[in-house]
Amino acid sequence: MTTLKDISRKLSISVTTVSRALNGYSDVNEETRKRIHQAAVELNYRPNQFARKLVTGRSGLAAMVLPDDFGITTREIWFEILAGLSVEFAKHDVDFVLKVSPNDQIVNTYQRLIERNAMDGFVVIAALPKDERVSLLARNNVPLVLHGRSEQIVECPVFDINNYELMLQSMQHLLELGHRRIAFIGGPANHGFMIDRTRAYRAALASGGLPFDPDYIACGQRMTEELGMVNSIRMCSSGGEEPTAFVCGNTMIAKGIYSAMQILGRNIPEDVSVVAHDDALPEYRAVDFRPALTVTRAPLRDSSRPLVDLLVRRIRGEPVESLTEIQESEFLVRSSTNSIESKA
Amino acid sequence: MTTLKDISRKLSISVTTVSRALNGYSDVNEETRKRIHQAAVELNYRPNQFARKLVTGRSGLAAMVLPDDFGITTREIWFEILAGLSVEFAKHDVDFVLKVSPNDQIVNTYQRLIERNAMDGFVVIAALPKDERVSLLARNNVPLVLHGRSEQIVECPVFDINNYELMLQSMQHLLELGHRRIAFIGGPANHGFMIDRTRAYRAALASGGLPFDPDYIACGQRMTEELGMVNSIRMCSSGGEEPTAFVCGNTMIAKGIYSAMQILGRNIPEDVSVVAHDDALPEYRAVDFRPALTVTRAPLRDSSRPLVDLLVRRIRGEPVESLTEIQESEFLVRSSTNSIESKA
DNA sequence: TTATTAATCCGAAACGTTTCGGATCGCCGA
DNA sequence: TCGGCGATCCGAAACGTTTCGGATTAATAA
Repeated sequence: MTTLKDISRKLSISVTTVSRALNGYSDVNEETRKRIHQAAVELNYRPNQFARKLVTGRSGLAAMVLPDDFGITTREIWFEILAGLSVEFAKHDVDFVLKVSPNDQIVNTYQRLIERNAMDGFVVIAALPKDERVSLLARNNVPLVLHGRSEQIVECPVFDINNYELMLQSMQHLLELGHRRIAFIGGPANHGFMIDRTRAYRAALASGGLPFDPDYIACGQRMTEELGMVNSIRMCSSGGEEPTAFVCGNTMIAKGIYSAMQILGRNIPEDVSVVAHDDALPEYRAVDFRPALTVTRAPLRDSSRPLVDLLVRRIRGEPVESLTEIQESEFLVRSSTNSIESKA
Repeated sequence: MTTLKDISRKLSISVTTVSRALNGYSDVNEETRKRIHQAAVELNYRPNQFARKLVTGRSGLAAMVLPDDFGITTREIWFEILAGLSVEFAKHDVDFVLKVSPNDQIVNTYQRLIERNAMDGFVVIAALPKDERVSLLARNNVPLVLHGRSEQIVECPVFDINNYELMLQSMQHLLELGHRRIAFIGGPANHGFMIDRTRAYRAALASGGLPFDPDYIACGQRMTEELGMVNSIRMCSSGGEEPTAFVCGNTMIAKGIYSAMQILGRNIPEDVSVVAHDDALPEYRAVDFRPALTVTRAPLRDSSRPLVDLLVRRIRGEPVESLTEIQESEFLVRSSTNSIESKA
């Protein structure tokens, strides 16, 4: 463990100057700065994070707390997010700590972490419209970055994909193909992204002069194959008019629908069209679907960088107004959508 | 942020005594200890981890670094491990930091972390026989706990399941059922657990008077359905004598074999018996297999507690000799194994 | 010549703990 | 009476940084 004092001693320069040199202050001679840097690498100097934290208040630690029941999504997806955050934070020299907490203890866990005052900031995923986690953190003035927009007017950086737009695109596409009975199998009704998508779904229906039929929309706490499977089967065998197209919250749901259609003897895209939103998970590649899946695409992996960038900038003190980033998604037409006329 | 000094001031007691009272030293009067404790909760005192670290050298941080290509296993499993570790560490008031690193940079990542000296300890999973990570950490005298035994003689706590025993049990079972051509589809050949199991596999064959046939053993870097599928198909359609039983490294491999046998028109257990080792992942429940899968069972989830216990005790300074824990697995006979005679 | 300024440097305090080495006091046994 | 002991308490130093408020020197301006 070599310290500033060691460098100071070796070079007969004060600790103050060594510190200021290493931190890039302007009031140190270029010459001596070089000597100091050299000595630092020779002695393999690493600043003691804890001593630094003690005086600056920064810890170099950021955390995410997630529910032990995996909330809305699956293990794979959580891991994908975690891995991305970890490598991005590392680029900024901050360590990423993972907290897993019983679902009903999430807020308590935040509370304890805030009291301990050991984290520089938090990333919170899957914003609810009124999110207790967010208001707790904001109230205590601890930096956070939010994935998904929250209704609350709150001073925090936000990253999101354009859920309203992407749903509009999918619907537009289907409407142009002549579909009139379009079902939407989405995610948890109380989440921000789902609210946005549902709004867009209804807006698109209205713009096409179509009625909103509550039987054609399905929500579910977990966006899994199962959700897609059971709901599409229900919709297609209720005795009423069957949907001719499905919009899916993600590709897993789409996979479930594919299985369901096979069971029911329907063909994609001849009998029903399917379009989904694609988080670009390696396990569920939309291009590998048979037929290849038409999607709006916004890789989950691409969200890590902006998320930690925003948080780090917030921690550095940048004004929050400048810290919003909305990512547009691509629209990729493939073989799972077809004109309704071609059926006849 | 209330500090020791605040309590000290409020009670007119020295900071020293407050500190010693809160840390349970014996040289403080029971009466004053009570007053101090009460004041601490009134003022909502939380010790500053960083100040403490500065003087004690403990940080309350433990880390795990894992490869970004997921190494031998899948996202779900990593997440399962991570989640377990996080909650167990939390019980000891230590924060769990996750580092994801490119596969070829793992050792560098450890190196940097060691230099920074910010972690109290590490948990390293999937020991190799000669494990560079382990020797690096041990050489620098930083505490670690190892999952899986390593050949190196190294001073570190170890947790493992009894890989040799469980393979022996599976083989014994199949031998007693009369099987003579038993295949083993396992995991990465260079890993400790695979070496143990292979040894047991060969020992069991020998004890049954059977020859070792290299065509009947399959290794693979990733223990997935695919591995089970392609290898069992290969073994059953090579033209030679087909195996009558399979031992699988995990239940995913077994699932692959189930699919393969269906494709090939073989029935389980009438034509082939299947037994697997079961990590008890919620997604691959052995009881839900059709037919239900015979397994040796050692839930991955159960490994978190012993792992962090061992590490925490090592950090506290307990002698390593006492820090080894081997978990025995259950053997659960279900419907996927059958006597060879009943075939005829 | 003298006051001003810019460029460099540094001493000392501060951050919030823990811990070392006593200090104080009352009591007991000799 | 006195030395010693146990029970309590405390002052001060230390951990490794950062930072405030100058100090020193040489060059520049007046």
